[in-house]
Amino acid sequence: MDKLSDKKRAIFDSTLELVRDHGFHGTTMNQVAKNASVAAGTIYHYFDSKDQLVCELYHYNRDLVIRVIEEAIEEQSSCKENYSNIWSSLYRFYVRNTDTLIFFEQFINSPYNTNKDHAHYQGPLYQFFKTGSEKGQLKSIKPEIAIVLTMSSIASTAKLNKFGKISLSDHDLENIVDILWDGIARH
Amino acid sequence: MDKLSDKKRAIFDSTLELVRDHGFHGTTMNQVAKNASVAAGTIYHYFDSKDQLVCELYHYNRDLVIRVIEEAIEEQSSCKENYSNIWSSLYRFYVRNTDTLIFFEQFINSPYNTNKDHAHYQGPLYQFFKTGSEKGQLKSIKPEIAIVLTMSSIASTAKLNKFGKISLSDHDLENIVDILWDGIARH
Amino acid sequence: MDKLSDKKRAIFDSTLELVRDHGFHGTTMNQVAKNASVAAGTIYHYFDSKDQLVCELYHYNRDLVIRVIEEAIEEQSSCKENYSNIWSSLYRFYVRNTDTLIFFEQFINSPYNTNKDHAHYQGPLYQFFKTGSEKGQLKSIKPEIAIVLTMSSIASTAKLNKFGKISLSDHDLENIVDILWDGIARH
Amino acid sequence: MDKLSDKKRAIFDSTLELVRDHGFHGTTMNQVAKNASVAAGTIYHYFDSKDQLVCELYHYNRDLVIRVIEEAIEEQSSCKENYSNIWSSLYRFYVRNTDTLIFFEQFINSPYNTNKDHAHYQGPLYQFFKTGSEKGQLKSIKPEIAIVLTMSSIASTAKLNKFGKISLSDHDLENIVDILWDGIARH
DNA sequence: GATGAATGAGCTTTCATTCAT
DNA sequence: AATGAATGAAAGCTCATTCAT
Repeated sequence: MDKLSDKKRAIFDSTLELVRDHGFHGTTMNQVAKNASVAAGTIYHYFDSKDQLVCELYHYNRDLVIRVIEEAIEEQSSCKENYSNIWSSLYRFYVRNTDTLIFFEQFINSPYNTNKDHAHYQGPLYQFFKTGSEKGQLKSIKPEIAIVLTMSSIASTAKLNKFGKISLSDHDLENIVDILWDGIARH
Repeated sequence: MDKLSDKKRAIFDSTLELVRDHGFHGTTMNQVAKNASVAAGTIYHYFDSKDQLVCELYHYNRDLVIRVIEEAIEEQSSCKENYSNIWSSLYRFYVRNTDTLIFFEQFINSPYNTNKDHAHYQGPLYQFFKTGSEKGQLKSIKPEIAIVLTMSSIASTAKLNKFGKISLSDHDLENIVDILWDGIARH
Repeated sequence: MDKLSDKKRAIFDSTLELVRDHGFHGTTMNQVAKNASVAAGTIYHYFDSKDQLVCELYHYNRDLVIRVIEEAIEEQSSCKENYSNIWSSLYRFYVRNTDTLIFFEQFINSPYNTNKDHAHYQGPLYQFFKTGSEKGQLKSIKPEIAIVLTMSSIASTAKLNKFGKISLSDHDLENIVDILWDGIARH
Repeated sequence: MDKLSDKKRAIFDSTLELVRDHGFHGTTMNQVAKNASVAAGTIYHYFDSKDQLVCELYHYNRDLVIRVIEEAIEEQSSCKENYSNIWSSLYRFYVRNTDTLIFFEQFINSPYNTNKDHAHYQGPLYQFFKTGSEKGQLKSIKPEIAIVLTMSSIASTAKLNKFGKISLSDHDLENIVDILWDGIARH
């Protein structure tokens, strides 16, 4: 993961915030600049275009998510503990960084995402499910399916918690993880 | 459900297609007009603005989805049969109408969706889970959670099938429904 | 030669005037629009870009010049009469349309003129010199050289008349034509 | 003629090259800087502005041309020999320094050239034609006309040689000089 | 109702110029 | 003297919307 210069970080933060509130289209470069306390032209020292800024921002955040997953997995823990840990780490990350989540979902379904990069960013997850499956601890479902079910449940639960009228207790969350684990794990 | 005039339907179809390919931002009113074989001004006889067109298009498709769910539920069927039927009906609908799915996901995470309408459109689903829970056939999880897990699994599986490198067999799909049902149902 | 729509003509006239006074760079699309009494966007209904506007304007004026030359040549006139007539017709055209002349010289030496189109536009001139040479009325110099000497003398004399401190009498002009004719013609 | 500092010369060379390839408009100060291997700010130690850089570059090259003319004239040579020598010296200079020629033609017809400096830079030429006329060796045409015909023939022939499809032999060039000399000289 | 040329506010982007280092 | 990141006014261009036909 690259170290970001102060200016680049300010531009990233500014963009994420504005895209969350106004969408890609509704976010102008002047707004990004003002919100980042730089001149409009300065953005173009760091990024070739608005499109490139958005794409780099995506990759930067995608890498953050991958790191969250990597740090949630521990060699000595059991499979179930790891799964539970991945789920809740990422859930907490998304609840804390809802703007990242909203940005992701906008990006993934937008024409920016030319090569339909939604299955790629789960590198460590893929390993986790594949290994678990080979060790006989998981049902023999395709890792892609396990990934997709896990990731979409995390995202939609985080959004439910943030924007839904109801609030989710720790018990609710454990429930969800159990539902998924029961479904995925070999009994 | 309203009957659509020919022109309105043409504009809807045109918009859906273009938004799928180019996103909200990349879709101009002139493109919509040309693609629908009408004049630019004509669109404004049917819709007040681009925003209204997009919102009406959302509501129209949301109603289609609700109808799909309603038609999947049958009084005389078992709870599990109904769940399975809802899941696969909607899955098939999304696979057949991927542009609708992409449009949904873009809309839901966009500033168009001012009142964060993502839990609303599942009216009949809510009833289904509430009733099932009251009848003791489902675990006592909040219906909102069940809804969200179900809907997000359908959407992400449909996208996996459409854009992922792997293809999903009927067996895979049954597997997924079983995973969810096992998690949701009281044993 | 195409018939120009009123709007296109207004935009052409406006551009020619502004480029004469401020150069390509110094002429903004907003100026062109205002000067032509149209909205900025309107220009883009008729031309794809500023570059295309400039190129079309060049071709339009080049065609005008070719027509001037064509109309100056008469079957029944002598070679010398025709030459004299070409020279003075074009000279008068450039004196009357100095903005066209300035525009030409700017265009020809600019990167707009990608294929170095300065020898092409003299179609009828080329025929004139080639025929004259074959009929033995002209010295056996390459037609390209005759063209270049003729055209550059016209342009520089028109500019001398317009911008120089001195004024040119009819006698001066006849003198110049004679100089050239004596040089070109077989004695 | 000023001695140029190394930096100034590098900036001049860089500018001439870039203007030849991209025009005034297409040449940015950052390009000039990079191409001259100096920092953008450095240019502003030597020139007040882009305009001033361009104008100084013009004057520098104009002086070069004047020197070429001065060196072509020799007291003891005949009038015709001197004329022929001026023509071919300048012709060779322009063929060798086409970027200077292109720069000139762009400059002269641009708004940079505020006082329409195209008759000025021929100081020694003016003397040459005036003297020749007074000595009775030239026809009594205005020196300005002789200048303009001579200069424009040189420039357009050099461009014909450089960009035209045809190549000019020494014989062709002598032909051209003869044409002009015959026209100008008293017989 | 239907048209599509015209509008002009506002967008992304450029680039001559500055100034702290 | 020399640097080059930063500036911000202004450029070219877009596009939702209007309106005379």
